[in-house]
Amino acid sequence: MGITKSDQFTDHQNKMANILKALAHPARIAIIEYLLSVDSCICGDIVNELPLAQPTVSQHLKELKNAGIIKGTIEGKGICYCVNDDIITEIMSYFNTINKQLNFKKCC
Amino acid sequence: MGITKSDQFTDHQNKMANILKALAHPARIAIIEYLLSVDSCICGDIVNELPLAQPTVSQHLKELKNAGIIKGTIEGKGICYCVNDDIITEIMSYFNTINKQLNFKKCC
DNA sequence: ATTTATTATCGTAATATTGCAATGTGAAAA
DNA sequence: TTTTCACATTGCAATATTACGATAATAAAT
Repeated sequence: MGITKSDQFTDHQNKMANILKALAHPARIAIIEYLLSVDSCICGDIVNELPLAQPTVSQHLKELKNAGIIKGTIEGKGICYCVNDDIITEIMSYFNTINKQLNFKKCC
Repeated sequence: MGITKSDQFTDHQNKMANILKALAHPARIAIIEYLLSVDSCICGDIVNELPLAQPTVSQHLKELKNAGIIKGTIEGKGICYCVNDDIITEIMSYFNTINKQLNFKKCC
């Protein structure tokens, strides 16, 4: 169908899936890595960095913003996009939990 | 287009995107969480745990397996699926790197 | 008030994903 | 060797995603 049965899963499962989905694209990974690589919050030129047209980049930024992974503030002319620490922390603690549970298992 | 310009991004960016994509679905998150919650490697009954038909679960398992997130071994009658520690470690170290870089930034 | 620069949105084509019924496969049990 | 059980594969319909040209929208600069 192409439609996910979201209502059959827990809120947390859906939340994690949505966060990860927002990151699950090479262009969006590249955006995050670029934002982390620049010293100041020079954004806008993300478009120049990526091998994609401006509307496409804008769309990816929107998805990252919707998922709460980046936040944008108006800075003079353009907009300053930054990675949101809180979500990164949340992702890390999720995988930490998984990792802890794995240590108690010897499997197959 | 619906086609991702994978060749325009680095191998590592594509690899991370693919790993995260495999996890970016509530059913697949639920499968991982179920595998971690059971003591022994009783698998197979994943189908009974999930609100999805058997072929759908089988498909999700295939995607998780292709991404290297789980591995399956034949165990008597059925198959034993287990979470692969190595990939979890890899994901954690990726987000750790991101987190470290974030600490050096004060943004917007 | 115009122009210019920067980002967002719309519309659309191409492709990918999700879900399941039906069917196939392979191995243990009878 | 049939039957049965546990999974996998196929095929298809519904929906989602990706990408971009064209076109807004907005604000600073002239």
